Amino acid sequence: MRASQAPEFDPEPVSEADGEAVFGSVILQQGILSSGGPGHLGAMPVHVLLDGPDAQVPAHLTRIPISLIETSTDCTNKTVKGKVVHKGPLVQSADFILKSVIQDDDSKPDASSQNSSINVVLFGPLANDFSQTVNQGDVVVASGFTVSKSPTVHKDKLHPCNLLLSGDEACLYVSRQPPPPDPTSLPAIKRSATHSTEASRANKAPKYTYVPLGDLKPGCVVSVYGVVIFFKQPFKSRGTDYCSSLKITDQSNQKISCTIFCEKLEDHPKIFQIGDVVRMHRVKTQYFNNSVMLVNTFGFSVVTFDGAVGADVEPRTSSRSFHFDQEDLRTVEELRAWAANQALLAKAPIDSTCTLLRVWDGTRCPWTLLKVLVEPDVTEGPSSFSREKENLIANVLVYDNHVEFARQLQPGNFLRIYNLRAIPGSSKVPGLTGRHSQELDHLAFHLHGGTAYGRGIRVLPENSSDVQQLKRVLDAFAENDELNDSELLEVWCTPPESLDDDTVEHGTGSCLRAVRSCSHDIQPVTLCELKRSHPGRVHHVRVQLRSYEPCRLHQALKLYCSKCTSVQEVPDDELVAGVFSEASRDPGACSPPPWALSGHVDVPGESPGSPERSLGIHLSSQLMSEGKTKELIFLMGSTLKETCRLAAGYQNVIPVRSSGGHLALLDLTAPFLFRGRRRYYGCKRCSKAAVREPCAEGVEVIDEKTIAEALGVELLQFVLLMKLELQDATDTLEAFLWRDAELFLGLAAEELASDQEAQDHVCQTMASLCPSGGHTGQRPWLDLCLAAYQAGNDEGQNRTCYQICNTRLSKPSSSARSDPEP
DNA sequence: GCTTAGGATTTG
Repeated sequence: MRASQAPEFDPEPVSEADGEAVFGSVILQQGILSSGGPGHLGAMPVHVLLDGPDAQVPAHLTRIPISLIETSTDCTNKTVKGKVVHKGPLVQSADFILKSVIQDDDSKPDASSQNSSINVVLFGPLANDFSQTVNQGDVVVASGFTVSKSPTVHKDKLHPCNLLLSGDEACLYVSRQPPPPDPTSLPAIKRSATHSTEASRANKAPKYTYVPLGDLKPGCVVSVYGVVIFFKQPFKSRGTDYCSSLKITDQSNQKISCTIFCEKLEDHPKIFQIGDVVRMHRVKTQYFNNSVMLVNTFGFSVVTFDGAVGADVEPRTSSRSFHFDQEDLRTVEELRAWAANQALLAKAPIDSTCTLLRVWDGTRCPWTLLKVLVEPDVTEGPSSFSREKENLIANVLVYDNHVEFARQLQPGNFLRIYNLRAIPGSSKVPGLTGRHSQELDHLAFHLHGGTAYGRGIRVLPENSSDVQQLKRVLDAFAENDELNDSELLEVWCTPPESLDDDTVEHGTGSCLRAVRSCSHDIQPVTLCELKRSHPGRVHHVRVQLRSYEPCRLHQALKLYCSKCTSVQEVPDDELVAGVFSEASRDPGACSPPPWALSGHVDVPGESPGSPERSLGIHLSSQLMSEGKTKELIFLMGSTLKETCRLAAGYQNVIPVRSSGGHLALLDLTAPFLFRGRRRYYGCKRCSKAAVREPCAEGVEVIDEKTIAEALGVELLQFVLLMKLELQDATDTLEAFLWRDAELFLGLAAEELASDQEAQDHVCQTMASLCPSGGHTGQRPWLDLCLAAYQAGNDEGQNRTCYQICNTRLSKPSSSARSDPEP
């Protein structure tokens, strides 16, 4: 690559974003992204219209203005149109979620702005597509949505409803105004670097087409995916650039050589081992030696992934931003799965020169290792170790071109050495080697000069799965006291040089850590070991959170009966409102119990202009006589809304209905008691409910327990139930957060049921344990106590379950709190 | 200026 090419190109999009500029409309539907111009999408339908989204909307759909949307709105064959005024980040948990706000474009500025802007929540692939395709300012038309109450109406002062877009029915039509003419009058791809990435990307199609390696023709510029079957580390060419050689293959079984010229080492493919998956954008095909090969060309970018099935899909790239969607994920996973069945893929890491590297990989070599003696004062790092350690350390001699690379290494680096030669009995090594006959069979390691067969050394980043695994082995050794030195992996450099401060990448960590409060004095185990052990024990593990369910945290809230141990969902408002309206349907005469004083309370109409309503109430005569008029009312014939409103004025509101001429409680699907914002439920199975006067004698505060007892209601507890997918270097594991969920999250489930702040707190907590779109390295390591136990399923079979217990999340005491969230 | 490399060790 020529140095002078840079000014011609936007430095940012070189990493991504090609294709022709597309102005017009796209349609988003679950699982389908339709956009682009001819030749873009292969089998996908293409929908581009230049005259706005309305032209595409099927005629049988009718539009409702945003301000008229209500939870009761029948959404069948309806559309909502609005301009995107806010586009939230793509959140990935079990599924993708994206929140956006759209505003009625037609609304007058003086119209109630509160109701002309509405939150739109997108789920699944639609959220992903929206994230990539739609920009602030675009006008969208939504259909196939549902309406729900906005939980954030008090906070954001937007429309009291949300639009939810999920499932196959959900569809979004998008239109975008063509941008003003480019003042530089250059073609789009040559726009100047002063344009923001956002702007230039917005104008380009988001999709790439990848050519199967079997379909490559000479003389084209293409983008490809492939599995690495051979590679060389970048080496200095005779020209201006470093040169990488690699060979890739794919399901077509074509083996394609690639040559990459880049001046900067970081722009080369970051390949760690054969089997890695690479994706290259903008490589040109050439005919050489009777076959097609690939060379990078202008705008080249490459991203590399671990090739192991089931490994994280963590992109290795120097590109500051790059496109990666569900389809890419699928491609990587397909290549991994395919490659896993190909015998040609093997792992063969080796290394070393005439700098001596002393390394250990956590294993004990069956051969005696050659000792290489050097002067202590030329050694960087400890000059000697205990005899036990010395027997485990491999001495690696690296030669020629590798010396320069070895110079930059530091003790503590994790390396992979490629094409290392192991020879027994070598006596011709530099330094003061033993030449006694008993050392003839000692194993020596040489990394010879040159790059043949990919010979070279690579520093592995701290967050790579191989390093994580190796560290666990090293830690285990340290704990076993066999090697109780923290510097287990040593690298010497001879002669000593002042080293660059060039450390490997570290995970950014997080502001949360997990603290065990149990007294179990046990050594941590890996997940792999844990899975092999018998249930009925507790274990300590050190893990990261890979994912969690449910992604909509309110669904984690359940109702639990401690008597029959059943767990049920918290009924939603719609269901509860239905119970109320059902209960008020029979206004038949009803004789109040003898202890009750009956009366009426007037409540304002539901909507402005509608008449006041008079609701029947019953009060405990005993409480009345004590002057406790606001402590408790039995409320009759109210709607859910009215009940909630009255709960603000009375400490305890018990909704009742008339049943067979008597006062009865509502169906226990609905809360039997309202206390301020809190609602209490009873177990249908265990309650023997009847309207009775609570005994308030000697009772300081009439609370939910007093009332439940009086009414014969078995009070349900709010509980939290989540399923967390944990991972470490060895395995993944599903564990429940249940018994100690409140301890873990540091709040009461009951609080979570009624308090927006508590809900936000949990969302933030989960987001920092498992940042959306974050890489493994950004997730904190958690020290957990896990109980393994047997639980029967519906078929009567036992299976082993795991639960997080005795562990709470905590902010580290250190004030050095990094908060990298953008 | 638009190349460079184009896998393939025998060896301290």
